[in-house]
Amino acid sequence: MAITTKDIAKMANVSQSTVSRCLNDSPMISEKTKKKVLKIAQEHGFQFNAHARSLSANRTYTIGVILPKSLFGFEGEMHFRSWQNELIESLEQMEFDVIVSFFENRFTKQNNIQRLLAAKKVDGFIILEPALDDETITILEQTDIPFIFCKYIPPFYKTRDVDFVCVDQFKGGYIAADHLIKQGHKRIMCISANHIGGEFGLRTEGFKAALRDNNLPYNDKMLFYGDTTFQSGYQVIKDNIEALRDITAIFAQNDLMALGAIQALKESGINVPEDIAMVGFDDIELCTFYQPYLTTVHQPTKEIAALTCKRLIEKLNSTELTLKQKLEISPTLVIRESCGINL
Amino acid sequence: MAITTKDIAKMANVSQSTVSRCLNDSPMISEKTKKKVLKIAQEHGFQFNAHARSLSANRTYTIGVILPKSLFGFEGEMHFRSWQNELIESLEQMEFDVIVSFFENRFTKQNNIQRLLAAKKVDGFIILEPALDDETITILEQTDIPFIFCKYIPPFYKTRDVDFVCVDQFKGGYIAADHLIKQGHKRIMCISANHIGGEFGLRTEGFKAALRDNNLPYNDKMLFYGDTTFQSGYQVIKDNIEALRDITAIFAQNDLMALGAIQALKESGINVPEDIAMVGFDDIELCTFYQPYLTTVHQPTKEIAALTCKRLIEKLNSTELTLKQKLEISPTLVIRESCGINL
DNA sequence: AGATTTAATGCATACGAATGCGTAAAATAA
DNA sequence: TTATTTTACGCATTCGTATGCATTAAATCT
Repeated sequence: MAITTKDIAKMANVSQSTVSRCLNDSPMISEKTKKKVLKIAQEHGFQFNAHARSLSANRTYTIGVILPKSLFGFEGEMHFRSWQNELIESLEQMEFDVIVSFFENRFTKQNNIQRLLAAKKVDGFIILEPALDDETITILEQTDIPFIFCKYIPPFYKTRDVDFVCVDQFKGGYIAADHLIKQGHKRIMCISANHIGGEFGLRTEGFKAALRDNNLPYNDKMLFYGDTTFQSGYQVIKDNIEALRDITAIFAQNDLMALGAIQALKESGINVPEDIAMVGFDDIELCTFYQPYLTTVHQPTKEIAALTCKRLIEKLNSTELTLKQKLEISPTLVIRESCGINL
Repeated sequence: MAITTKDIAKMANVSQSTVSRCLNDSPMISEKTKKKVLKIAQEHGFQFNAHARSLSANRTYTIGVILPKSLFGFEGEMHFRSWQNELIESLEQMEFDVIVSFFENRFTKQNNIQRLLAAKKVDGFIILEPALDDETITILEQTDIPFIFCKYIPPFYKTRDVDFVCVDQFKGGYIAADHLIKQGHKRIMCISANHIGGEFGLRTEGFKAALRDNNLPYNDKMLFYGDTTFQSGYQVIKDNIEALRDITAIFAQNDLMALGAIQALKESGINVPEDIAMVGFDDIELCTFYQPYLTTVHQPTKEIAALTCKRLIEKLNSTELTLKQKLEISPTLVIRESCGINL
């Protein structure tokens, strides 16, 4: 059996409550006793029994991370682990554990958020799932458990008021387009995606804004849609090869579609960057495998994860942090070969 | 406040113990009471307080999954999520939650396995981390908490006796080589990797065995080493271009190295499969992006994950399952283009 | 019917830590 | 020195569930 506060109390000749207070660094304990108790605890490798603690203090020191059931293409899969890693690391640094779970149990059809909530297994939620439904949000809001969206912009972000931190997608679209424009491109194709989250729409908005700010015209004929996969990027080009006549550059709203598009162009004898410039979005590792190495928009995963955790824990500790907050981090452009070499 | 067994007891006019027994489906309760209590519980959306339950019953219904600190190249990252998903799904099906954690806290330098163990936060461990040290294994063995290795073969698998389930790496190497041999190839290059886990060594053994069984000679000059990355596969070819004279086929022990190798070959004017046949290992999605589509060895992730969980829960439930078990699942060959088309 | 076994339920306590409240000891003030 | 405040600790209870044991009610046997 593991050692308990009661055991330590006996050894230190104090009461169990005193031990508890020492270990929690209560100010009402003398330095002498504190030192004595802490020493004994250390020597015996004492660890709190998490459940006794949670039961009594109503805090679990664990955070629920809600994962997407399915990811949206290869790109999601590839980034997924770094997102998760950063979240875990940030939370572990703050001495929290993380329970990962899908939004619902595929077998029992139970809502895992509700279940974890009712069972009191977590102190709060980080939601990496863009497809969360309105009802679950409502449930979360009705309890006072803190939760925050990370990375994915919830589809209802315009109408609902929730905490979230993500990259500034608008700005990402803007800097991608701006880079192309600054290189002299005037007729740019944009490959977006219909998607549950709001990010692709925002990238498109950023793209449009950059055109506008540079006095370039925009019309919907410049806008094409894939489904985020390599194949869809490939297919968009194949299906619209004649539309390419007027175009000197392409902004593909994720790297996979960009790479698929490059491949399709290559098969049609069109070279990147010589004939057409290309910029992607995400900065996946694959960008550095096949030439031309892709110029793309990089998302600062680590910072976003850290900020998400920081904010969540803040909400956890101060009961009166009810104001919602939208935190957007600026992405950066990483310039490689696919727009030509000129700095 | 959430509803408790005591509340239900009051409503049903029975004692709290009776409620507890009903909800746990104890055989010593009459059907009538059971039905009555269950109905009330259902109507009020009762959920056990996990901590009270764990404290009292000494069971947490949560499993710790130990993740690798770093993954080994892109390939690991790509597969990672499907492994994790399958594990979570399997465990949720059995009504277990999962706490994910690294082997050690990067900041406090605490051993997370020991910590979770001492805090009683988990009932058992699934270890996806190949780099676990001997000391931690010893600690785990000394407690009676069940644990099992999944996917990665621990480096000490030859000397230590632990439960694990993974793909039959030997067989994977064997079927890859056998496929090439059956197509008439006699001089085959093998690109392996020096790696912390045991899998690459086993793939090499399988490769050798296939040669032997087909009365083909083997010598160490056929064996080359990358580090599992695309770049390393590329580099192996670049550095040994003259060795290719004698060769008609290559077995690269993972897809990334295979694709890197194909790229390097292409740059030297050597085409796959026309000039050289290639077979990889892993079946990552990237295999279907660029031609030639890679023939490769597929690992049955879902089955392995499911078996891992099943076995762990079995160990959890029967205290006398002390015999260690090594469970190896056969991989399958998925034939695409990189070995030529002939069936 | 009376005795005995069996089934169904309640009582009381344990699990381990947190915490409000009371109190003794120490420090300060009068 | 005595009165008063402050500091440091202990006592007792609580959190919600599980479970051994006692008890009552029902069923079976003689």
